[in-house]
Amino acid sequence: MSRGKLNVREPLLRRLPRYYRYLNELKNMEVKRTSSLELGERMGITSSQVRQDFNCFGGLGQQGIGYEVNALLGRIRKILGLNSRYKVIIAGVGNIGHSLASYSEAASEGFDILALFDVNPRLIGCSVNGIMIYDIDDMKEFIREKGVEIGIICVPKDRAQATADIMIEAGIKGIWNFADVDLYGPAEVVIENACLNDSLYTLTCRMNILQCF
Amino acid sequence: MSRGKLNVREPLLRRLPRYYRYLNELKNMEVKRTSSLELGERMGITSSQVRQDFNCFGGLGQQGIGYEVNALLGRIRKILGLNSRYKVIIAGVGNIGHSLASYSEAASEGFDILALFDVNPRLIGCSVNGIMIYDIDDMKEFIREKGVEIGIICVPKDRAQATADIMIEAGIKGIWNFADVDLYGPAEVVIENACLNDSLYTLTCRMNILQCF
DNA sequence: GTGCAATTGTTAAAACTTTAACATTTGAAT
DNA sequence: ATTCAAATGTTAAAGTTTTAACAATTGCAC
Ligand SMILES: NC(=O)c1ccc[n+]([C@@H]2O[C@H](COP(=O)([O-])OP(=O)(O)OC[C@H]3O[C@@H](n4cnc5c(N)ncnc54)[C@H](O)[C@@H]3O)[C@@H](O)[C@H]2O)c1
Ligand SMILES: NC(=O)c1ccc[n+]([C@@H]2O[C@H](COP(=O)([O-])OP(=O)(O)OC[C@H]3O[C@@H](n4cnc5c(N)ncnc54)[C@H](O)[C@@H]3O)[C@@H](O)[C@H]2O)c1
Repeated sequence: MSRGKLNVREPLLRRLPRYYRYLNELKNMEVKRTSSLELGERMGITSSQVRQDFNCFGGLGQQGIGYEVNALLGRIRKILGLNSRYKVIIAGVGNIGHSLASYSEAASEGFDILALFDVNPRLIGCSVNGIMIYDIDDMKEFIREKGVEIGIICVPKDRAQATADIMIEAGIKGIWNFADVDLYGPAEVVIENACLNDSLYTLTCRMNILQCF
Repeated sequence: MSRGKLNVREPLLRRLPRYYRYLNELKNMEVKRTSSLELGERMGITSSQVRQDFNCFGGLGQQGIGYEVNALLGRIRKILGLNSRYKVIIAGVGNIGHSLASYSEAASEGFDILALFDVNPRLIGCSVNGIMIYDIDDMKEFIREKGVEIGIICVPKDRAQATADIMIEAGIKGIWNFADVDLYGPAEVVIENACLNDSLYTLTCRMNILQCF
């Protein structure tokens, strides 16, 4: 299942944000240059894998020398799509929605949260972190008018697919879903399910298996 | 039969919580019996994979018939470690910590959040969702005394590893980490990094690659 | 300049995961 | 009772991902 000219397969896609984090760390330590060996050791993966991964994007390093931290970081930023800014909205201003809206680093990372939406009349008209909460019925038009690219879903799980459908009809490009259910949409809309419970159950599963030894 | 040699590899481990969700859905629809074909179609995977997966745990189905939803669900609950109750604490009561503490379904899923911890003196002494916030300096003793099994880390990322180290010294069994950094510990402590940013960047990466067509 | 150590890019092998194939089991219809 | 369709368990093949190996390139010491 090819995803275009960049050949980013699933396992690499999951490693990319980690590369980004570790390279940022090196940058903050003012390290100018690194090697597949050093990076791999820090990240707990083989140097072979690091080289193989970076090679998917063409010659990012220099033989005999290594990789320039800044240049590599820039390239990966771009591949991750972090050189663009994104117009974002959040549907559902409960626990999770409120928390994400309050995350003040979002803007500095390129994510402009333009508005929040909810059904609860007590919330409509209020604001969180300076961002207004509107009636969910106005979401579709808002997405269309403002050209919103990313929708974050924080509604109860039985309302999640319906909320996603509205976003998709309005022309959203990507959906970040926190409801405890898989969402589906047409191929041109990217959907990332961030099921928190799945992650927690993975933890308890491993805790249980370890006890068997 | 004991679970002594459960052979749960990474990809299967990531699918298990999904099986759990979809089986729960079937149960709620009062479906008594299902097949690898039906389950696979719902989940978007092949029936072969479903059978192969379930076979890791021994004969969960019956040839010619299929799988009993309830029995299968029970078995997967157990494998995921969801038949036990867990004593849980949260370190860092900011946006995310507050949100998780307020998630009222946690207890019904078997996770008893006993206490919250923070450095902020304004927070210490307050409570969230009926759960007290204590001084982070008291966390170590609390874990020891109460036999806390799971620690959730919601502190800023530059304090995350130090916080994890304290939990580990106190004898915690598992750590669920929301700070935007990988945490490390000894092999007998299970650590699940739930880096939200990684998930978001995966989304933007796919949005960008799709545009290449 | 030459030789050497460091390190990438690239190819090949190994390991792992998924899919396909099929023999076997079951229950129901006749 | 026999046959058939449905469905699992299991084995084999195909596909994917990771690791290992090594030739090529670079900078540095002498
Ligand atoms: N909070 C957590 O710690 C946590 C953990 C795991 C999973 N989740 C999942 O995240 C999702 C949200 O959880 P939460 O704790 O924030 O829930 P919540 O109940 O606190 O918030 C849900 C919000 O959505 C609003 N809402 C309901 N229907 C809506 C609709 N049709 N359109 C717009 N808004 C609507 C509600 O008014 C409410 O404000 C749930 O699916 C939950 O299963 C949450
Ligand atoms: N909130 C989000 O939407 C979001 C999104 C992505 C990543 N994150 C990550 O999650 C983590 C927490 O984010 P947040 O938004 O909840 O932060 P926050 O600043 O709202 O909360 C952090 C809390 O930790 C407390 N704290 C600080 N040092 C502590 C220590 N040593 N011991 C105990 N408590 C301490 C602070 O007093 C504060 O209450 C961060 O690492 C952040 O990068 C958050």
